[in-house]
Amino acid sequence: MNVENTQVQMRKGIIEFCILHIISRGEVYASDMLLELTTAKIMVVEGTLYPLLTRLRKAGLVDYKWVESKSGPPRKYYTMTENGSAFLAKLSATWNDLVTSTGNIVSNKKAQPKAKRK
Amino acid sequence: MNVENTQVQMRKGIIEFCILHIISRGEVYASDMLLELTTAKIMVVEGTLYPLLTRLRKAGLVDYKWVESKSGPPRKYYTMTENGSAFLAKLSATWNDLVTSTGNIVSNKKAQPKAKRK
DNA sequence: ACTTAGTACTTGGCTATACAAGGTACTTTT
DNA sequence: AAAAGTACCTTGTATAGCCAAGTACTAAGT
Repeated sequence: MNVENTQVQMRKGIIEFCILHIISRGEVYASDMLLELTTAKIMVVEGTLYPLLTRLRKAGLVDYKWVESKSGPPRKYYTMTENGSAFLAKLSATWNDLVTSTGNIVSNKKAQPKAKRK
Repeated sequence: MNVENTQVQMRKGIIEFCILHIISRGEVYASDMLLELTTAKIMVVEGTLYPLLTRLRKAGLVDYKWVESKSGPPRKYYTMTENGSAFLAKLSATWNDLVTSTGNIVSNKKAQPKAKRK
């Protein structure tokens, strides 16, 4: 149990959330996503991104089309589907709750129990 | 790929972070933690918490002592070790970075690349 | 004394993600 | 042709959280 591993675990699911957000803003291909995530200091490697994109597509949350490139092999440009947008909305709510809840714990504000504490 | 599962994944690592925070505030036993996490709307079940506590103890991040209870079997009261405090400090930094970074992505502020983007 | 209910802790099997490392394929440059 | 650069893909490993079932101790009811 080391810090690095726990940091990896912390990012689980969040990467998926971030990817969906990036795709929701318009057509992008994998390297665009990697650049944005890296710039935002959320490190992601190819071996994580590609399988994730495949999962998202199989789940019908995103779609893609091949586009020729002037400087290399063709690229897969991804776009959101309607299901993907709905999915993302739910994840956004979850993420906000999680940040708020964790913030309460961290800031030592013991959330007041609504009901009686026996 | 459903919302529930992704929500579970999102919490990975964060639960460990929250537990360490709670223990860092003073002696607590498992049910105290469950109550606080549940109140903060971070759902955790026994089957998650107990193995986690065992991992933390084996890693030397927390310690515990048995305390008799007036209303049931004895309880394990947990406390932080020095290693645990250092570990928690690193996780806190990671968590803050992650929230900030994700916030940037979500709020659509495409982080400006420092270097040229061809 | 025996049973029931409540509390506390434990364990085994399952699933899913992230990562490392290696691989395939297309295009341009030398 | 060969090398370099770009883009996409696959396999194997480790780990965390969940579900479900189980163990054990205490107090209260019969």
